[in-house]
Amino acid sequence: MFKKVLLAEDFQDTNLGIVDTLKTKLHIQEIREELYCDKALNRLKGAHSNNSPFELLITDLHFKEDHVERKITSGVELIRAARKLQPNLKVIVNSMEDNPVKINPLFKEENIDAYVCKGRHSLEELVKAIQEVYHNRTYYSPQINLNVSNNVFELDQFDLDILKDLANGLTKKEISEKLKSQNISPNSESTIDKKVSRLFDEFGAKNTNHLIAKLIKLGKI
Amino acid sequence: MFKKVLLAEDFQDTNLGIVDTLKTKLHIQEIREELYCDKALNRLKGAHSNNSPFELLITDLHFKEDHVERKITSGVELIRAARKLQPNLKVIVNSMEDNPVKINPLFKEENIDAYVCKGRHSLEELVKAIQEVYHNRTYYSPQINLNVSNNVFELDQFDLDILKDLANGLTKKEISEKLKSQNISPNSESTIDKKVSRLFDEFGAKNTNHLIAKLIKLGKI
DNA sequence: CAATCCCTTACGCTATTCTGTAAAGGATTT
DNA sequence: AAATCCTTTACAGAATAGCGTAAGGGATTG
Repeated sequence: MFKKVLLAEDFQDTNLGIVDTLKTKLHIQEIREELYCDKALNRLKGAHSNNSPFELLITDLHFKEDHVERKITSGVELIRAARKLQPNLKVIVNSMEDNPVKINPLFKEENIDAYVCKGRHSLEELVKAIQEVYHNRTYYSPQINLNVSNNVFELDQFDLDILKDLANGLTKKEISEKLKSQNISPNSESTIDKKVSRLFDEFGAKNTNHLIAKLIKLGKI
Repeated sequence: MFKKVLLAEDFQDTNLGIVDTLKTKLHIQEIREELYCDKALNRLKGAHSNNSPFELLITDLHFKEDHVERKITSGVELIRAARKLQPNLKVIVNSMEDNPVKINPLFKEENIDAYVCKGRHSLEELVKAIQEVYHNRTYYSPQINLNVSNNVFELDQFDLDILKDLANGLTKKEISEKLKSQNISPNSESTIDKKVSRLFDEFGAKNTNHLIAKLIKLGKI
């Protein structure tokens, strides 16, 4: 089993429960906890330069703001910095995020080893995840699949650009003019109208406000 | 000190940390934990009819959905049902919500005794909150005020309701009609216009799309 | 008591959105 | 070559958004 584990998590009470469980159920010898990303990274660096590196990082995704100044503010940034320092470091993300649209990129882009969704069984799941990761397998909280949105529809780059512009407050006329100035075709206001109207149908939106709200919540834009 | 405490919280790991702390630091004899609101209420009822009622309820606000069918789905509903059964029950809310607009009504409408915001010091705060409540005083997490100052402008419930309706695709006319049917005032289309226009200025938005996108990304709606 | 401020509401005007129809051109099929 | 499909585009009309002005009422101030 892992001998040296780092836990980055800003909820003090959660922290305590996890540390206790890992010690009693998995007999992990050394578990360090840090409440801030910056401090977690410093601890990784220190251990690395002392030739006694951590083997596993368990981190949350969202860290609350505070009076303390911070350079790194999210779990993803912490993972990137940690992997830059120590590419073979195993990483488990433990967060309350249950949107697969947000979680799947963690496996694809950040190559995390496991995702545990905080909830009623997260301690048992975390134990299982650590065991799986220790044997070089991945783990994914089962209840996430239940919440999967059944949207198979994929937005292409043209759709995405239009939607982002709309979310940034541009009118369709302005978007049309922007595309023309960039020599991107198609670019007519009419076509933009048609594209967006089709997205209304695809995502069941009543109007642009509704569409943008849905897509931002889905993490698509 | 309290002798019998009920903890309603759907995050298993949080639960463990809290129970451990309350036992060791406050020497509370009996602490029951429940992962579902319904079960928590049942336990309150059972203890009440056995003439050994709970003295304190510590509850979260949001409970995740599950395969289990539930009647009560939020902390507020649990508090109301609990107070109906046992009006003198002390209540502490322990949640990650840090928006004063959401928290203040808990004191005003639900007469809760303390609010502890989950975070880096929530365990110490919870201990302090319990001690205060035991002496018939109220407690309010100090960092909540700090988080307010970041955002000079605060959205009141009326603004929030309008924004959520807009994000759900309702037109201003429809929102006006909805408010009228609910006998909520003000309710004219003109006032809704004015409210939203003021939010454009406050948040530097060009139009409704822009405003909604910004506020969703800020986690306000 | 009058003056003032703030909030709500009505109204009017222009810009934009949303929804159709239709025409033109390219690509594919028959 | 003809028919068909798809995309782009223009245009038109009704609904909605966005913004200014103005009037009325309640609360506060001088």
